[in-house]
Amino acid sequence: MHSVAKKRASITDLARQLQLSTSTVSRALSGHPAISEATAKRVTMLAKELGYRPNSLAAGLRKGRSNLLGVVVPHIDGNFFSQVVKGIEAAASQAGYHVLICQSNEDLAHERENLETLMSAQVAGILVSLSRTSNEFRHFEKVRKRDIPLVFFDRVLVGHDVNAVVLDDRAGGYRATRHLLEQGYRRIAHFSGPQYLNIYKHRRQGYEDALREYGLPVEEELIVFGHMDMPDGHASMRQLLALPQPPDAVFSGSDFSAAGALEVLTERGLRVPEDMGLVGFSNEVFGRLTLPRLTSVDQHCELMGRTATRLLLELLDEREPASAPRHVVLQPELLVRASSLRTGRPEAR
Amino acid sequence: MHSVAKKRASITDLARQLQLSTSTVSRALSGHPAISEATAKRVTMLAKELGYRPNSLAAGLRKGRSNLLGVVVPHIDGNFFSQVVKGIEAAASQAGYHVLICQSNEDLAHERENLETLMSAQVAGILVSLSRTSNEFRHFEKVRKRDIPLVFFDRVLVGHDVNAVVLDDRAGGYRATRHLLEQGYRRIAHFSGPQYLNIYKHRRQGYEDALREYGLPVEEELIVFGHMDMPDGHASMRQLLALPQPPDAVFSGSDFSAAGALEVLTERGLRVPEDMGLVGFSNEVFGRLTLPRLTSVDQHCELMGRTATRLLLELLDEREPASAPRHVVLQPELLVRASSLRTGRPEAR
DNA sequence: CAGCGTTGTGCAAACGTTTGCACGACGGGA
DNA sequence: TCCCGTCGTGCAAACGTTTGCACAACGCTG
Repeated sequence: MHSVAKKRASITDLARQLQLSTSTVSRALSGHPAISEATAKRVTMLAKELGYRPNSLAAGLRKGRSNLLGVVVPHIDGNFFSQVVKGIEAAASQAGYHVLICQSNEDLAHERENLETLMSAQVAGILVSLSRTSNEFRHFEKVRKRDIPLVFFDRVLVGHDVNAVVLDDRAGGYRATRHLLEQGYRRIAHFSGPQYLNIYKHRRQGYEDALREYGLPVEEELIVFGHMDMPDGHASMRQLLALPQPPDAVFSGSDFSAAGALEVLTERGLRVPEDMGLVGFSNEVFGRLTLPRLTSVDQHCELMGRTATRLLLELLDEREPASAPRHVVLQPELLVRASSLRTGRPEAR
Repeated sequence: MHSVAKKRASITDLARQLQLSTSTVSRALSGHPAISEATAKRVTMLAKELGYRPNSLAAGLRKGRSNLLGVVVPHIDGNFFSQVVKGIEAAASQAGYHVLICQSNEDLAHERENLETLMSAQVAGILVSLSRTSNEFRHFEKVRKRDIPLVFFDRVLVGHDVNAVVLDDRAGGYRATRHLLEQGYRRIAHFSGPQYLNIYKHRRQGYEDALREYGLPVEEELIVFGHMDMPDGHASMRQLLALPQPPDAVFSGSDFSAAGALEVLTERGLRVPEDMGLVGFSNEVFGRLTLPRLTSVDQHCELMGRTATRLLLELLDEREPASAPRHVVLQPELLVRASSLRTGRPEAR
């Protein structure tokens, strides 16, 4: 027995051994109705015996489209995206698709390149969450031109009507802020990010909705824009504390900046939630481990991944080139924890 | 201008427009030396102009191997694997490869299936981190038979000599434990996982090494086996506290079980690090946010991903079928934080 | 001027599928 | 008996590359 690399059995091998044509074998394996049950059984039996596996490269080449789904995310680490990707992979592999992952590193040029390479890999469809610096849409036109279904998730360029699965961030922002109001906080600040990204814009709008509902003014000095990581949270919190009239609560558009804020507060001996209420966004794992535990808005990340994938698969099935863009909006969930509970009661509802 | 899906320019299109043969064009694009500089330039110019991108399916089919790297991980979410995958993707795409991701969901059967589908996608090589339930090796023999380079990372089946990039877990366990000893803790417990996985076995060995070095006995009742998540940490900690003579410190083989332990301790009013020292493993993000912050062992996850990928790429380059398995061992780094600092001094070294 | 090596290019086959079309066999109705 | 429809199968082309081999043109050496 030589240890020469064994060629994997091909459809031609099956055909030869069974005295059939490759066409028949191919059809038998894909369940074509015009094949007699007898032959179908013979084929599948032998296929199993020889451990036959279709060569998806060949199939893809012939069909002009592979069984690959392309995914472009700003980065794979971190709670949110890794969970979304988990959902994507699960849904895709369930449907017999593979997932090709690219990171844009929050960089527009990278994102462009990602799309190119995905197209040259002949992916059947593409899932994208925009990089934070992606403020234009041109690079997606090429994808459209080639009729490759495209689904955005979470981060979408505002004002573009595309297939998308997003969170109802406005509702998220609204609920978070209303919760703080119900807890008696009245001077509520907000951390927000780039406004060309739907997520930050909508969270802010929800925040403002809630304030207005309570007849409170939206004060410019209370809204701090940044890029929403921990150091940014430090900076933003310090800025707020330096105000002549500092806030009594913060609704942060990200758990990370909320965590940063919390560090500054702890450092200065301010008590949370007594002196300052705090609500984050994303329900990161660490939120249940901080002291106090951090109230946050859960985004159902994995569900978002699954949903986006399912939408993409639907689009792949209908071969109608361009139907009207479809939207799915997922509802966020406010998880109340200690960092915002001043009354002791979970909710004043 | 009709919006019919535009066919992407192929090598044949280039050939026709330039009055050349496809062979010449192909060679020109891949930098073959036998092509005159003049033609090479003509080809690349037109290629750029038409936005030509090679069809990697066709190339893969012809060459019998794609530009895809398969990755099998237990799951993509969570800090460790998502960071490793980040490293893998970065290194792979830098070398012109794509990354195909599969999750085994910590399940042997899934893992088997993952390998099959990766092979039918004609991946050039495979990176694997074993599922927690993978206690056998048979499914990898098929991969070997087909001469597909295989590199394991982090989790390897003990006693199998394979290409692997792992952490020096024994050193990690040793340093963590010695640090606790230096801080004056003398009755140190340990949380460990399945012993057929290198990581848990080696961390435990390192733990025992350190104890022996200090002339302390390795006590069976102080080593708790579990599967290392937060609930498991709760259970294990309770079990230890119920001992007639509870420990004064715990070195946990995972940050998650350490976090679980911390919760139990806080609940019972025990102070960390005064009453109980605590060290975790993996340097999860939340470790810097717990109270007290959790001392942990950093694994350089992203570096591990990069290294494993680079090793795989090397194996791909040498077409020698089977050289001796190569090992890379990365050094862990102990990050001392408050949860283990009883003396106030960072290290008694 | 014959012979030879070098240089640049083209021919054609191959990779493993899928699929439109054709074809043979068979059975039933007129 | 003839014709037609149905059913199951096969032929052959196509997908876009890569690559071994052949070959033409050219300049050089002897």
